[in-house]
Amino acid sequence: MLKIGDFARLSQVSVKTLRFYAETGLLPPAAIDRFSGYRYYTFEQLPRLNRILALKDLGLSLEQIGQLLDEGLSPDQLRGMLRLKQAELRQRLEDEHQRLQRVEARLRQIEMETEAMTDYAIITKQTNPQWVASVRGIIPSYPEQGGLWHALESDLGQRGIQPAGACFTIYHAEEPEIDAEVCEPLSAPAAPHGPVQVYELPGLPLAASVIHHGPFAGLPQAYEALLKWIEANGYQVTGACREFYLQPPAKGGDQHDPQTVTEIQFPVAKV
Amino acid sequence: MLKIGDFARLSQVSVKTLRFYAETGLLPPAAIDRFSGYRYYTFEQLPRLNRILALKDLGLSLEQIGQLLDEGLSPDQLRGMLRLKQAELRQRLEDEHQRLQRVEARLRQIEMETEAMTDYAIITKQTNPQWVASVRGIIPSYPEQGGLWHALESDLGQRGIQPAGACFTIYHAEEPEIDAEVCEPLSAPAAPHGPVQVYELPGLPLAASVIHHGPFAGLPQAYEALLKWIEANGYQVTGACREFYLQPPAKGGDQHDPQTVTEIQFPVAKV
DNA sequence: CTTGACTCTCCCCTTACGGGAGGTTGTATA
DNA sequence: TATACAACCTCCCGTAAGGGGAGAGTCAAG
Repeated sequence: MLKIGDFARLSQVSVKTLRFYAETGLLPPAAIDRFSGYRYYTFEQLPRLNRILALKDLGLSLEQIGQLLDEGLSPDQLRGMLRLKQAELRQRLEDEHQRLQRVEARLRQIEMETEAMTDYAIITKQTNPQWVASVRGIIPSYPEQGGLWHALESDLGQRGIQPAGACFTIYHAEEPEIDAEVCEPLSAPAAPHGPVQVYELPGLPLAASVIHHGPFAGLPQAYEALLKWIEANGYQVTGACREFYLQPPAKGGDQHDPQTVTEIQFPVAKV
Repeated sequence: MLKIGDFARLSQVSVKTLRFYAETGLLPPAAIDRFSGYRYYTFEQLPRLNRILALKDLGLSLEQIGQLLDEGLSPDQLRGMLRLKQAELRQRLEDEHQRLQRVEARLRQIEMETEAMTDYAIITKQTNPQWVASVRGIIPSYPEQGGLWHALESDLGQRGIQPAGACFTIYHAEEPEIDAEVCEPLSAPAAPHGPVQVYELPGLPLAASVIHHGPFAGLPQAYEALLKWIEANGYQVTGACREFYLQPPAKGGDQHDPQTVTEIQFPVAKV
């Protein structure tokens, strides 16, 4: 009979761990002194402990190990668990690999950094489909969307339809002409009417997004940072850009409101 | 001013998480209603939250992120943290890769399993150097170590030296003859005496180990399983095998005591 | 005024133990 | 045989990043 400390030295497992395994029933001591509470182990328990350590080393949880050991360690069940673990490990390897690539992309960006880009917080996200009312047309320059917005807003206003979130513009093309579609999200479908289309805009499975805080005049820098980030991180733009007016400029047409908040989203995919 | 639910929807972060970030000071709400306790957020807080998400995505802890964001996000400090993270991720990738290989080795073993090996619990461990008294010699067969043991024990007995653990044998060679060294661990150095050597036996940086439970007659199967395991897991034997008599057979020379417990260690290295 | 959707705080839960307080037991030595 | 001290016990708290839920208060619309 070995005391817990002896068994710990022998097996190179900490006393704390042995007590923990005793408590959870994973490795009950061979005997417990009824009066002192001392745990006593035997050499015969070493194989079980080693089995535990071996399975733990394969990445199984203590709960799984307990099941395996107590339910007869059927090779089938073990094989099942290991296959599962294998798939999980492959996934984890892939994830960690991508994470490492992101870290390295970021490091490269820091190295060749000139001035900006640190100020932008770029993330990828997924977006959900949503119903929108929109008006699409060719505009001569980016700031000159007023006509499209007026057509959309006045129609919705006349019909008493409330927008269900921040409005936005989709830029379908920039050359040779700017093909823009101004949108208002809706909480439910409505009927199209004149130039106003209504449809369910598909979500983006993966989008690179940046928040721009300040007047619209600063947007080009945000676009530049975002596109650089997309390239540096090994993504590719796969569709039309969306520009969300989360906090539009104050009324009165003031394009210089410093409180303006805009989000740019590019649908992307891994190259 | 956005309520927490609105902000959560906007940023695609759970309300729980936002509350947690508020509590830890990572992202304090722009305002908190003094009476209701309601948290209110603004669009201007989105960039900070996105920065948090971006850094979290690189694998930094919330504590590190908090430091970075509050201490000015100096590029130098960020670079340092990222380099650290890079090294850590590489290490983790390596570890996970090896773990995956262990899982796959185990799966292969299960597939081509005939009968045994499931019963053996094989692990790798590290062993510490220790002082030993030993007698080395050529023996005609494995069980015939009695002479060596007698020489060692009687000498130690005469000198009143107590062993400090389980005795063991080192097999330096098996062919053309069995070159065996029987050892008793000591708690302190002693003087050599006649055929008895005393020295500090080096530890093994990496050893594959198996516990055999039963009479010595079953040892060959344990050896076979261990050597198969070593090969299947991509290790190579790099030195002399050690056989520890953790629970020797009962006195009286009974070689068939079923309570016997023996550990076999092979020093190994990754191929 | 009511209803239902939101929000609040507070508490427990997750993994696999580690650290430490405070008290008991076992053993080796004087 | 007395005593010192190592070893052992139980109990409690902590980890990272929130998730789940109870019970109570708040807000907006009809």
